[in-house]
Amino acid sequence: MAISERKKKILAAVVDEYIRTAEPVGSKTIAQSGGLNCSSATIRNELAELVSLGYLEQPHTSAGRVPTPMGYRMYVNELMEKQKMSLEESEEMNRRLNQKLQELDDTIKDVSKLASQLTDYPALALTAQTAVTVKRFDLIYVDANNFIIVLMLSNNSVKSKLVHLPVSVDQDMIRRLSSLFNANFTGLADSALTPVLIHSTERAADDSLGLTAVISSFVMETLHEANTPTAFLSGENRLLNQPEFRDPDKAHKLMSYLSGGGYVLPAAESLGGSDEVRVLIGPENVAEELKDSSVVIASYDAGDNTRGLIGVVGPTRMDYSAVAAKLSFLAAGLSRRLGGGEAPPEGMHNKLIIKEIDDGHERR
Amino acid sequence: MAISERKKKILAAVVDEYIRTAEPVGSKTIAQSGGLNCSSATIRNELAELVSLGYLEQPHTSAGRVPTPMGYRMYVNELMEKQKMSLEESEEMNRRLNQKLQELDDTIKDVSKLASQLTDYPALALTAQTAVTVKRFDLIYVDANNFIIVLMLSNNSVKSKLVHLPVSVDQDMIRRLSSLFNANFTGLADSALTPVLIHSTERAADDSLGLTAVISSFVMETLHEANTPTAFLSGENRLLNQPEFRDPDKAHKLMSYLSGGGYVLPAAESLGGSDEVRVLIGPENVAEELKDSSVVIASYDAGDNTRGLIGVVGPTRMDYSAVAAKLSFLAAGLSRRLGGGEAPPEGMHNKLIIKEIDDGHERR
DNA sequence: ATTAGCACTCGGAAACCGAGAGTGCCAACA
DNA sequence: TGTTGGCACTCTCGGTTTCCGAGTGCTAAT
Repeated sequence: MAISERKKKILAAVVDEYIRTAEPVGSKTIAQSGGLNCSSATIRNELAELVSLGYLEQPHTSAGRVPTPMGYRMYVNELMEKQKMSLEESEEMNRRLNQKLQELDDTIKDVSKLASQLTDYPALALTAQTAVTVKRFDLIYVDANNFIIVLMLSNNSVKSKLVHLPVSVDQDMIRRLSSLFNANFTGLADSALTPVLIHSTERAADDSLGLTAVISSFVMETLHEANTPTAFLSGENRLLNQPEFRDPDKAHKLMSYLSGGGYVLPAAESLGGSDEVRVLIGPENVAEELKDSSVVIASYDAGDNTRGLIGVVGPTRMDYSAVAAKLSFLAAGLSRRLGGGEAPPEGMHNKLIIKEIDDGHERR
Repeated sequence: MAISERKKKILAAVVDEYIRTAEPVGSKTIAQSGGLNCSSATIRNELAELVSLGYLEQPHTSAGRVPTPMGYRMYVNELMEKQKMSLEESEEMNRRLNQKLQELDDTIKDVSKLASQLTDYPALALTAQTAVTVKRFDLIYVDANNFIIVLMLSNNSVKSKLVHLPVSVDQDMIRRLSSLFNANFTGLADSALTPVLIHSTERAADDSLGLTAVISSFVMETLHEANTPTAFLSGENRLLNQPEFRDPDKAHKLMSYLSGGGYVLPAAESLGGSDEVRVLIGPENVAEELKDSSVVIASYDAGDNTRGLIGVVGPTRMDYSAVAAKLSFLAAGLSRRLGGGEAPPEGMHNKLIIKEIDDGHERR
């Protein structure tokens, strides 16, 4: 059901204008907006058809037209001009990216913050579900009542903790435990750390003080934490900038849904590969709370076969083009920095691929 | 300028009622609310006087009365009945506190979350400015191109990091560096880590690879991070529950102020001692953005001579009594768990001290 | 196929209105 | 002197009415 070239142009014009103003757009506005050389009457006819095709709708007779989700979909897939960011913009982004990422690895938090600032919508970042294991194990003897556990994980991060003991241990015991754990606990998945294993280690170490239990529970906690996807949300207040969320109730509903974090798991599941950007428009979202908002998602290579995810939430009237460009750029930048693999050339710009998520929103 | 007992009762009634309903309260309501045995006319007279004394105001002639900041102040200082939490409530809180705090030390985040959930207002938690130093220093040799830095800090936390080298080092060098750093860098304040020191260490270690620089910059970063007060904000969306923030602009302004985090430093400065709860009402706040909101702050002993801080932000019409009780309880619970000192008896309940912060809000 | 013109529709802002809550004040009273 | 009932007055709030204009759909002319 291809639609005419002119219809496309008109549709694009409507969406662009509506994104800009958040007001229903009328035939006159389009006629004047250049690009088309015809009168408002002609436009009106076309608009009427676009409505009956399902791409547009009118809030009421004698108001302008507003894009339907289907209209947005068309716009995102075919119409919108893929924005490239201006050179200054990408410079700026690179600068901030570099600055942020030098610092320690509260990356997720920073990434989401950055995305939110950049797009002026609420943004969230989350890490993937992984299968990190312990790669190396050290115990450092501090004094008779204290020792330090140091875990080097397979993703090359290091976790450590001071253990304080009510009883005293000798240096030898610590050394023994250390090598035992190194022998028994490295390379094992979260789930492989069975009570049986722990128990046998305890016996092998001749540990009557319960140190084995303490240590292994730290290992389990750490692995669990490292492997559970975590999310971070920033800038939820920016929602209030959008006229469609001037209704505090609506805003509140969405905001508490977001900060509730219920989206984490489903989102993590759907982590796609490569640098594509996905757009979920209105009813295309599964979550009830998002049915009349849109989400733009990009994923990035976080190294160690891990993909992280950055997403932005906004009204269906979202500046898809700009947001997609920015997210894509951001994701690429992160991949470049965090990704384990071969670093793409520094000059690489935002390759922008929009993949259609097709699921039953109504059509005719 | 003492005011009569009856005036106090009336004022208290007005505040209570207003807190409950968010509507201006009239003479009749108070007359009926028991406690006073007089007619609405009498109340009216008293109310009029309370207005001219500055404790109340009317939004317009022929609306009920609303407390002024000064009225709230009076209420908080003298009138409000110090709520004790019901047994179930404190059980519940203890339960959640325990659960949260067993886990690792993303405490601040959790604390703020908890406070927000408990009070149903946005809440923030922050750590104090401290003077943490390195207590012990270890380098773990992993392989020719990798080693791990382990820092044990004076507050008994442990920080670690994997360092990846483009060149190879031998185990001996690592050992040498380790003992050098242990000798030179322990016990020093952030500011004492001068380039001179670093340089001399570098020479002493005969380090031509720049390892010293890498290590010492990690030390500096870590110390800096540990010593800088950090804040965490939760539940900002709860603001939208409050009728006074139904205006999205107002809400947005406050929310972005809060998530901007500009309050961190001033707040950290004012960290008081002990378990008192402080209340800042409307214009008593220094920050322009808070001039018509109120803040309730409690501080807790975070161990190692450190005090953390929990705060709650809401409209001036805040349920001071309940919030203060909850924060106080929370702070006490945290102190008990985190505090280095002698643990107070488990049964200790919320001792509630409200300290007046007196600064020039107008009076007559 | 396009366009100009025109009658029509409908939502939203402004104007209007009445009801009710609450006040201030006065005069009577204990 | 403090308290109370009464009453006129004020002001906001909610609903209704009115009015305007943007934008449409349709028709007839090009």
